Amino acid sequence: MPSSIPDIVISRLPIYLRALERLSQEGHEVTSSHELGKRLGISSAQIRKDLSHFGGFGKQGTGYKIAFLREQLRQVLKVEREWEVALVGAGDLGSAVARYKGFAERGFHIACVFDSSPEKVGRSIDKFSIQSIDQLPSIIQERGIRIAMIAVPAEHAQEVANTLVGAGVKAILNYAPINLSVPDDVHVQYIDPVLHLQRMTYYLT
Amino acid sequence: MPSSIPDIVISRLPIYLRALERLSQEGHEVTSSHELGKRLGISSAQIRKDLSHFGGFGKQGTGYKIAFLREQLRQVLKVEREWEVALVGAGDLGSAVARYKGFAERGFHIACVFDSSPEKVGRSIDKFSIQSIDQLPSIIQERGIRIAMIAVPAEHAQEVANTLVGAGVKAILNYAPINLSVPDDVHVQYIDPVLHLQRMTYYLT
DNA sequence: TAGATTGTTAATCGATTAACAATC
DNA sequence: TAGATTGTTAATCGATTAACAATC
Repeated sequence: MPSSIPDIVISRLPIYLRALERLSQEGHEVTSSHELGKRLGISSAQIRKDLSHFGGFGKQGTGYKIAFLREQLRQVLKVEREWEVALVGAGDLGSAVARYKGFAERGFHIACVFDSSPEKVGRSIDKFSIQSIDQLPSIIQERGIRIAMIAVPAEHAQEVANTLVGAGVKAILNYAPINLSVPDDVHVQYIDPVLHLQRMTYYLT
Repeated sequence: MPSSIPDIVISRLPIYLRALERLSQEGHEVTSSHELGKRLGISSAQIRKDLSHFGGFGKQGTGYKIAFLREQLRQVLKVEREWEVALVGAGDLGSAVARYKGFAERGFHIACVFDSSPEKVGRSIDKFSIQSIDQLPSIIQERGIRIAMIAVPAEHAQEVANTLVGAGVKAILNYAPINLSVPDDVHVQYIDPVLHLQRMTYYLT
Protein backbone atom coordinates (compact mmCIF):
# COMPACT_ATOMS: atom_id res chain seq x y z
CA MET A 1 0.00 0.00 0.00
CA PRO A 2 2.45 2.64 -1.23
CA SER A 3 -0.14 5.42 -0.94
CA SER A 4 0.04 5.13 2.84
CA ILE A 5 3.63 6.34 2.96
CA PRO A 6 3.85 10.02 3.90
CA ASP A 7 5.25 12.35 1.25
CA ILE A 8 7.73 13.67 3.76
CA VAL A 9 9.26 10.21 4.08
CA ILE A 10 9.59 9.89 0.29
CA SER A 11 11.20 13.31 0.16
CA ARG A 12 13.98 12.17 2.50
CA LEU A 13 14.86 9.00 0.63
CA PRO A 14 16.87 10.78 -2.09
CA ILE A 15 18.90 12.43 0.68
CA TYR A 16 19.68 9.05 2.16
CA LEU A 17 20.50 7.69 -1.27
CA ARG A 18 22.88 10.54 -1.98
CA ALA A 19 24.66 9.99 1.33
CA LEU A 20 24.94 6.26 0.67
CA GLU A 21 26.48 6.89 -2.73
CA ARG A 22 28.97 9.22 -1.13
CA LEU A 23 29.84 6.72 1.61
CA SER A 24 30.27 4.09 -1.07
CA GLN A 25 32.62 6.36 -3.03
CA GLU A 26 34.63 6.92 0.11
CA GLY A 27 35.17 3.19 0.35
CA HIS A 28 32.75 2.31 3.13
CA GLU A 29 30.84 -0.95 2.83
CA VAL A 30 28.68 -0.83 5.94
CA THR A 31 26.95 1.97 7.80
CA SER A 32 24.45 2.47 10.62
CA SER A 33 21.45 4.70 11.21
CA HIS A 34 23.59 6.53 13.72
CA GLU A 35 26.44 7.26 11.29
CA LEU A 36 24.05 8.25 8.53
CA GLY A 37 22.11 10.48 10.88
CA LYS A 38 25.22 12.21 12.09
CA ARG A 39 26.23 13.02 8.51
CA LEU A 40 22.81 14.32 7.60
CA GLY A 41 21.80 16.03 10.80
CA ILE A 42 18.84 13.70 11.15
CA SER A 43 18.07 11.49 14.14
CA SER A 44 18.93 7.82 13.83
CA ALA A 45 15.40 6.93 14.95
CA GLN A 46 13.94 8.85 12.06
CA ILE A 47 16.15 7.12 9.54
CA ARG A 48 15.23 3.69 10.88
CA LYS A 49 11.57 4.60 10.91
CA ASP A 50 11.65 5.94 7.37
CA LEU A 51 13.40 2.86 6.03
CA SER A 52 11.09 0.50 7.91
CA HIS A 53 8.21 1.61 5.69
CA PHE A 54 9.80 -0.34 2.86
CA GLY A 55 11.26 -3.34 4.60
CA GLY A 56 13.96 -4.46 6.97
CA PHE A 57 17.15 -3.55 5.17
CA GLY A 58 19.55 -3.83 8.10
CA LYS A 59 20.86 -6.35 10.60
CA GLN A 60 20.79 -5.91 14.36
CA GLY A 61 24.23 -5.38 15.72
CA THR A 62 25.87 -4.60 12.37
CA GLY A 63 23.81 -2.00 10.58
CA TYR A 64 23.25 -1.68 6.82
CA LYS A 65 25.25 -3.00 3.90
CA ILE A 66 25.65 0.17 1.85
CA ALA A 67 25.52 -1.42 -1.61
CA PHE A 68 22.38 -3.33 -0.73
CA LEU A 69 20.53 -0.45 0.90
CA ARG A 70 21.45 1.85 -1.96
CA GLU A 71 20.06 -0.59 -4.49
CA GLN A 72 16.86 -0.99 -2.50
CA LEU A 73 16.36 2.76 -2.27
CA ARG A 74 17.02 3.14 -5.96
CA GLN A 75 14.29 0.65 -6.67
CA VAL A 76 11.84 2.20 -4.24
CA LEU A 77 12.42 5.60 -5.83
CA LYS A 78 12.36 4.08 -9.33
CA VAL A 79 15.73 5.62 -10.14
CA GLU A 80 17.39 2.28 -10.90
CA ARG A 81 16.25 2.99 -14.48
CA GLU A 82 17.00 5.90 -16.85
CA TRP A 83 14.40 8.61 -17.40
CA GLU A 84 13.83 10.89 -20.36
CA VAL A 85 13.10 14.50 -19.53
CA ALA A 86 11.78 17.33 -21.68
CA LEU A 87 13.10 20.84 -21.20
CA VAL A 88 10.99 23.88 -22.06
CA GLY A 89 12.78 27.18 -22.40
CA ALA A 90 16.12 27.83 -24.12
CA GLY A 91 16.98 31.24 -22.73
CA ASP A 92 19.82 31.89 -20.29
CA LEU A 93 18.37 29.66 -17.65
CA GLY A 94 17.20 26.91 -19.99
CA SER A 95 20.59 26.84 -21.72
CA ALA A 96 22.36 26.46 -18.40
CA VAL A 97 20.03 23.62 -17.46
CA ALA A 98 20.59 21.94 -20.83
CA ARG A 99 24.36 22.15 -20.40
CA TYR A 100 24.37 20.87 -16.85
CA LYS A 101 25.96 17.41 -16.84
CA GLY A 102 24.56 16.37 -13.50
CA PHE A 103 21.21 15.24 -14.87
CA ALA A 104 22.50 12.59 -17.26
CA GLU A 105 25.14 11.48 -14.76
CA ARG A 106 22.38 10.57 -12.38
CA GLY A 107 19.99 8.94 -14.81
CA PHE A 108 17.89 11.82 -16.09
CA HIS A 109 18.48 12.33 -19.81
CA ILE A 110 17.29 15.46 -21.50
CA ALA A 111 15.48 14.09 -24.54
CA CYS A 112 14.28 17.31 -26.16
CA VAL A 113 14.43 21.07 -25.73
CA PHE A 114 11.61 23.41 -26.71
CA ASP A 115 11.29 27.15 -27.10
CA SER A 116 8.57 29.39 -28.44
CA SER A 117 10.89 31.92 -30.09
CA PRO A 118 11.23 31.39 -33.86
CA GLU A 119 14.80 32.73 -33.76
CA LYS A 120 15.85 30.00 -31.35
CA VAL A 121 14.09 27.10 -33.06
CA GLY A 122 16.59 25.18 -35.15
CA ARG A 123 19.60 26.38 -33.20
CA SER A 124 21.48 24.08 -30.86
CA ILE A 125 22.58 24.01 -27.24
CA ASP A 126 25.33 21.42 -26.95
CA LYS A 127 23.90 18.38 -28.64
CA PHE A 128 20.30 19.53 -28.32
CA SER A 129 18.52 20.99 -31.30
CA ILE A 130 15.87 23.44 -30.14
CA GLN A 131 12.39 22.53 -31.31
CA SER A 132 9.25 24.60 -31.60
CA ILE A 133 6.88 24.48 -28.69
CA ASP A 134 4.14 23.75 -31.23
CA GLN A 135 5.62 20.31 -31.63
CA LEU A 136 5.77 19.65 -27.92
CA PRO A 137 2.52 17.67 -27.53
CA SER A 138 3.17 15.29 -30.41
CA ILE A 139 6.82 14.69 -29.51
CA ILE A 140 6.15 14.14 -25.82
CA GLN A 141 3.27 11.80 -26.55
CA GLU A 142 5.21 9.81 -29.12
CA ARG A 143 8.22 9.33 -26.87
CA GLY A 144 6.08 8.73 -23.80
CA ILE A 145 7.89 11.35 -21.79
CA ARG A 146 6.56 11.76 -18.25
CA ILE A 147 8.94 14.32 -16.77
CA ALA A 148 9.56 17.92 -17.83
CA MET A 149 11.52 20.94 -16.64
CA ILE A 150 10.20 24.46 -17.09
CA ALA A 151 12.74 27.23 -17.60
CA VAL A 152 10.64 30.00 -19.15
CA PRO A 153 9.77 33.42 -17.72
CA ALA A 154 7.25 33.36 -14.86
CA GLU A 155 4.51 34.86 -16.99
CA HIS A 156 4.55 31.91 -19.39
CA ALA A 157 5.15 29.11 -16.91
CA GLN A 158 1.49 28.31 -16.24
CA GLU A 159 0.55 27.98 -19.89
CA VAL A 160 3.59 25.79 -20.52
CA ALA A 161 2.54 23.67 -17.56
CA ASN A 162 -0.94 23.33 -19.02
CA THR A 163 0.49 22.22 -22.34
CA LEU A 164 2.78 19.71 -20.64
CA VAL A 165 -0.06 18.28 -18.58
CA GLY A 166 -2.19 18.00 -21.70
CA ALA A 167 0.60 16.06 -23.37
CA GLY A 168 0.70 13.55 -20.53
CA VAL A 169 3.55 14.84 -18.35
CA LYS A 170 3.12 13.79 -14.72
CA ALA A 171 6.17 15.36 -13.06
CA ILE A 172 7.38 18.93 -13.47
CA LEU A 173 10.52 20.57 -12.17
CA ASN A 174 9.75 24.27 -12.29
CA TYR A 175 12.57 26.81 -12.41
CA ALA A 176 10.18 29.73 -12.90
CA PRO A 177 9.59 31.67 -9.67
CA ILE A 178 5.86 31.04 -9.58
CA ASN A 179 3.50 28.46 -8.15
CA LEU A 180 1.79 26.26 -10.71
CA SER A 181 -1.76 24.94 -10.67
CA VAL A 182 -1.90 21.37 -11.89
CA PRO A 183 -4.23 18.39 -11.50
CA ASP A 184 -3.83 16.20 -8.42
CA ASP A 185 -2.07 13.43 -10.31
CA VAL A 186 0.71 15.74 -11.51
CA HIS A 187 3.68 16.38 -9.25
CA VAL A 188 5.57 19.64 -9.16
CA GLN A 189 8.86 20.52 -7.53
CA TYR A 190 10.34 24.02 -7.45
CA ILE A 191 13.82 25.43 -7.83
CA ASP A 192 14.24 29.08 -6.90
CA PRO A 193 17.69 29.85 -5.50
CA VAL A 194 16.71 33.36 -4.46
CA LEU A 195 13.98 31.94 -2.29
CA HIS A 196 16.57 29.89 -0.45
CA LEU A 197 18.70 32.97 0.12
CA GLN A 198 15.64 34.80 1.46
CA ARG A 199 15.13 31.98 3.94
CA MET A 200 18.52 32.72 5.49
CA THR A 201 18.71 36.51 5.64
CA TYR A 202 16.08 36.56 8.41
CA TYR A 203 18.68 35.02 10.72
CA LEU A 204 21.54 37.35 9.85
CA THR A 205 22.78 39.87 12.47
CA MET B 1 11.39 37.38 20.56
CA PRO B 2 12.23 36.32 17.01
CA SER B 3 13.86 33.09 18.20
CA SER B 4 10.43 31.76 19.15
CA ILE B 5 9.23 31.75 15.56
CA PRO B 6 9.42 28.28 14.01
CA ASP B 7 11.83 27.85 11.12
CA ILE B 8 9.05 26.38 9.04
CA VAL B 9 7.11 29.64 9.30
CA ILE B 10 10.14 31.64 8.17
CA SER B 11 10.63 29.27 5.27
CA ARG B 12 7.14 30.04 3.97
CA LEU B 13 7.44 33.81 4.09
CA PRO B 14 9.49 34.08 0.89
CA ILE B 15 6.78 32.07 -0.85
CA TYR B 16 4.17 34.53 0.32
CA LEU B 17 6.39 37.42 -0.70
CA ARG B 18 6.86 36.01 -4.17
CA ALA B 19 3.13 35.57 -4.60
CA LEU B 20 2.48 39.13 -3.40
CA GLU B 21 4.96 40.51 -5.89
CA ARG B 22 3.25 38.57 -8.63
CA LEU B 23 -0.22 39.78 -7.59
CA SER B 24 1.15 43.29 -7.53
CA GLN B 25 2.56 42.91 -11.05
CA GLU B 26 -0.81 41.68 -12.20
CA GLY B 27 -2.33 44.91 -10.98
CA HIS B 28 -4.03 43.74 -7.79
CA GLU B 29 -3.95 46.06 -4.80
CA VAL B 30 -5.70 43.97 -2.18
CA THR B 31 -5.78 40.28 -1.43
CA SER B 32 -7.05 37.88 1.23
CA SER B 33 -5.66 34.84 3.00
CA HIS B 34 -8.16 32.82 1.01
CA GLU B 35 -7.01 34.10 -2.39
CA LEU B 36 -3.35 33.75 -1.47
CA GLY B 37 -3.94 30.27 -0.14
CA LYS B 38 -5.73 29.17 -3.27
CA ARG B 39 -2.82 30.34 -5.42
CA LEU B 40 -0.26 28.63 -3.26
CA GLY B 41 -2.09 25.48 -2.30
CA ILE B 42 -1.86 26.45 1.37
CA SER B 43 -4.81 26.80 3.76
CA SER B 44 -5.97 30.31 4.54
CA ALA B 45 -5.76 29.54 8.25
CA GLN B 46 -2.10 28.73 7.93
CA ILE B 47 -1.34 31.94 6.10
CA ARG B 48 -3.14 34.02 8.72
CA LYS B 49 -1.40 32.14 11.52
CA ASP B 50 2.02 32.54 9.94
CA LEU B 51 1.54 36.27 9.41
CA SER B 52 0.17 36.78 12.92
CA HIS B 53 3.60 35.94 14.33
CA PHE B 54 4.79 39.30 13.09
CA GLY B 55 1.79 41.53 13.59
CA GLY B 56 -1.67 42.26 12.34
CA PHE B 57 -1.16 43.20 8.74
CA GLY B 58 -4.73 42.88 7.55
CA LYS B 59 -8.17 44.31 8.16
CA GLN B 60 -11.27 42.31 8.98
CA GLY B 61 -13.69 42.26 6.14
CA THR B 62 -11.26 43.55 3.52
CA GLY B 63 -8.05 41.51 3.73
CA TYR B 64 -4.51 42.71 3.09
CA LYS B 65 -3.18 45.69 1.17
CA ILE B 66 -0.65 44.00 -1.08
CA ALA B 67 1.92 46.81 -1.17
CA PHE B 68 1.88 47.13 2.61
CA LEU B 69 2.08 43.42 3.36
CA ARG B 70 4.85 42.98 0.84
CA GLU B 71 6.87 45.73 2.43
CA GLN B 72 6.33 44.27 5.90
CA LEU B 73 7.46 40.82 4.77
CA ARG B 74 10.50 42.30 3.06
CA GLN B 75 11.49 43.91 6.32
CA VAL B 76 10.85 40.81 8.39
CA LEU B 77 12.99 38.78 6.00
CA LYS B 78 15.59 41.56 5.81
CA VAL B 79 15.36 41.61 2.03
CA GLU B 80 14.36 45.27 1.84
CA ARG B 81 18.13 45.89 1.59
CA GLU B 82 20.72 44.68 -0.92
CA TRP B 83 23.06 41.83 0.00
CA GLU B 84 26.52 41.01 -1.27
CA VAL B 85 27.18 37.36 -1.99
CA ALA B 86 30.43 35.50 -2.64
CA LEU B 87 30.52 32.70 -5.17
CA VAL B 88 33.03 29.87 -4.89
CA GLY B 89 33.59 27.74 -7.97
CA ALA B 90 33.89 28.94 -11.56
CA GLY B 91 33.37 25.68 -13.43
CA ASP B 92 30.30 24.91 -15.52
CA LEU B 93 27.94 25.24 -12.62
CA GLY B 94 29.61 28.24 -11.03
CA SER B 95 29.69 30.06 -14.37
CA ALA B 96 25.99 29.46 -14.86
CA VAL B 97 25.30 30.78 -11.38
CA ALA B 98 27.47 33.84 -12.02
CA ARG B 99 25.62 34.59 -15.25
CA TYR B 100 22.16 34.13 -13.79
CA LYS B 101 20.48 37.53 -13.66
CA GLY B 102 17.85 36.56 -11.11
CA PHE B 103 20.07 37.13 -8.09
CA ALA B 104 20.82 40.80 -8.69
CA GLU B 105 17.25 41.44 -9.84
CA ARG B 106 16.05 40.38 -6.44
CA GLY B 107 18.64 42.09 -4.31
CA PHE B 108 21.46 39.57 -4.06
CA HIS B 109 24.58 40.92 -5.75
CA ILE B 110 27.47 38.63 -6.54
CA ALA B 111 30.40 40.57 -5.17
CA CYS B 112 33.25 38.20 -5.94
CA VAL B 113 33.96 34.86 -7.59
CA PHE B 114 36.65 32.47 -6.43
CA ASP B 115 38.23 29.36 -7.88
CA SER B 116 41.17 27.22 -6.85
CA SER B 117 42.38 26.50 -10.37
CA PRO B 118 45.36 28.68 -11.41
CA GLU B 119 44.19 28.58 -15.05
CA LYS B 120 40.88 30.16 -14.13
CA VAL B 121 42.20 32.84 -11.81
CA GLY B 122 42.42 36.12 -13.69
CA ARG B 123 39.85 35.12 -16.29
CA SER B 124 36.40 36.62 -16.30
CA ILE B 125 32.81 35.44 -16.28
CA ASP B 126 30.66 38.31 -17.47
CA LYS B 127 31.79 41.23 -15.37
CA PHE B 128 33.33 39.05 -12.66
CA SER B 129 37.07 38.56 -12.54
CA ILE B 130 37.88 35.20 -11.00
CA GLN B 131 40.04 35.45 -7.91
CA SER B 132 42.20 32.89 -6.17
CA ILE B 133 40.62 31.03 -3.33
CA ASP B 134 43.70 31.92 -1.30
CA GLN B 135 42.42 35.46 -1.18
CA LEU B 136 38.96 34.46 -0.05
CA PRO B 137 39.36 35.01 3.69
CA SER B 138 40.84 38.49 3.41
CA ILE B 139 38.40 39.68 0.75
CA ILE B 140 35.34 38.35 2.53
CA GLN B 141 36.44 39.80 5.83
CA GLU B 142 37.26 43.19 4.35
CA ARG B 143 33.95 43.51 2.56
CA GLY B 144 32.02 42.04 5.46
CA ILE B 145 30.32 39.47 3.28
CA ARG B 146 27.95 37.20 5.17
CA ILE B 147 26.45 35.08 2.39
CA ALA B 148 28.18 32.68 0.02
CA MET B 149 27.26 30.17 -2.67
CA ILE B 150 29.24 26.97 -3.16
CA ALA B 151 29.47 25.60 -6.70
CA VAL B 152 32.49 23.31 -6.49
CA PRO B 153 32.63 19.51 -6.85
CA ALA B 154 31.17 17.57 -3.92
CA GLU B 155 34.58 16.39 -2.74
CA HIS B 156 35.75 19.96 -2.12
CA ALA B 157 32.54 21.44 -0.79
CA GLN B 158 33.20 20.74 2.89
CA GLU B 159 36.64 22.33 2.89
CA VAL B 160 35.29 25.37 1.06
CA ALA B 161 32.53 25.58 3.66
CA ASN B 162 35.11 25.45 6.44
CA THR B 163 37.06 28.29 4.83
CA LEU B 164 33.92 30.36 4.38
CA VAL B 165 32.87 29.84 7.98
CA GLY B 166 36.35 30.80 9.13
CA ALA B 167 36.05 34.01 7.13
CA GLY B 168 32.82 34.94 8.86
CA VAL B 169 30.17 33.74 6.41
CA LYS B 170 26.90 32.92 8.17
CA ALA B 171 24.70 31.77 5.30
CA ILE B 172 25.62 29.26 2.59
CA LEU B 173 23.70 28.24 -0.49
CA ASN B 174 25.22 24.92 -1.45
CA TYR B 175 24.93 23.66 -5.03
CA ALA B 176 27.20 20.67 -4.36
CA PRO B 177 25.23 17.45 -3.85
CA ILE B 178 26.48 16.84 -0.33
CA ASN B 179 25.46 17.72 3.20
CA LEU B 180 27.71 20.19 4.95
CA SER B 181 28.74 20.24 8.59
CA VAL B 182 28.78 23.77 9.96
CA PRO B 183 28.51 25.44 13.37
CA ASP B 184 25.03 26.09 14.77
CA ASP B 185 25.11 29.78 13.95
CA VAL B 186 25.71 29.16 10.24
CA HIS B 187 22.72 28.52 7.99
CA VAL B 188 22.85 26.27 4.96
CA GLN B 189 20.36 25.77 2.16
CA TYR B 190 20.74 23.21 -0.60
CA ILE B 191 20.07 23.21 -4.31
CA ASP B 192 20.17 19.84 -6.03
CA PRO B 193 17.78 19.60 -8.97
CA VAL B 194 18.33 15.86 -9.39
CA LEU B 195 17.16 15.33 -5.85
CA HIS B 196 13.89 17.04 -6.73
CA LEU B 197 13.45 14.80 -9.75
CA GLN B 198 14.08 11.76 -7.56
CA ARG B 199 11.32 12.94 -5.26
CA MET B 200 8.81 12.63 -8.09
CA THR B 201 9.73 9.39 -9.87
CA TYR B 202 8.43 7.37 -6.92
CA TYR B 203 4.92 8.45 -7.87
CA LEU B 204 5.19 7.71 -11.61
CA THR B 205 3.21 4.83 -13.20
C1' DT C 1 -26.61 47.23 8.13
C1' DA C 2 -25.06 42.68 6.17
C1' DG C 3 -21.25 40.31 4.36
C1' DA C 4 -16.62 39.35 4.52
C1' DT C 5 -12.39 38.43 6.56
C1' DT C 6 -9.09 38.91 10.12
C1' DG C 7 -6.45 37.29 14.32
C1' DT C 8 -6.54 33.88 17.76
C1' DT C 9 -7.84 29.96 20.58
C1' DA C 10 -8.71 25.26 21.07
C1' DA C 11 -8.92 20.78 18.80
C1' DT C 12 -6.98 17.74 15.72
C1' DC C 13 -3.71 15.68 13.25
C1' DG C 14 0.68 13.93 12.03
C1' DA C 15 5.54 13.66 12.61
C1' DT C 16 9.49 12.97 15.58
C1' DT C 17 11.70 10.98 19.38
C1' DA C 18 12.53 7.83 23.14
C1' DA C 19 12.85 3.43 24.63
C1' DC C 20 13.48 -1.36 24.35
C1' DA C 21 12.89 -6.25 23.05
C1' DA C 22 14.91 -8.89 19.50
C1' DT C 23 18.92 -10.54 17.58
C1' DC C 24 23.12 -10.33 14.90
C1' DT D 1 29.30 -14.27 25.26
C1' DA D 2 28.99 -9.08 25.38
C1' DG D 3 28.29 -5.16 22.66
C1' DA D 4 25.97 -3.04 19.09
C1' DT D 5 22.22 -1.88 16.37
C1' DT D 6 17.94 -2.84 14.25
C1' DG D 7 12.74 -2.50 13.75
C1' DT D 8 8.82 -1.09 16.22
C1' DT D 9 5.74 0.60 19.78
C1' DA D 10 4.29 4.16 22.68
C1' DA D 11 5.00 8.87 24.23
C1' DT D 12 5.95 13.37 23.07
C1' DC D 13 6.12 17.15 20.51
C1' DG D 14 4.87 20.49 17.14
C1' DA D 15 2.31 21.92 13.23
C1' DT D 16 -2.09 22.38 10.89
C1' DT D 17 -6.86 23.10 10.85
C1' DA D 18 -11.39 24.39 12.47
C1' DA D 19 -14.09 27.59 14.50
C1' DC D 20 -15.53 31.95 15.95
C1' DA D 21 -15.62 36.51 18.23
C1' DA D 22 -14.19 40.90 16.73
C1' DT D 23 -14.65 44.29 13.47
C1' DC D 24 -13.98 46.54 9.05
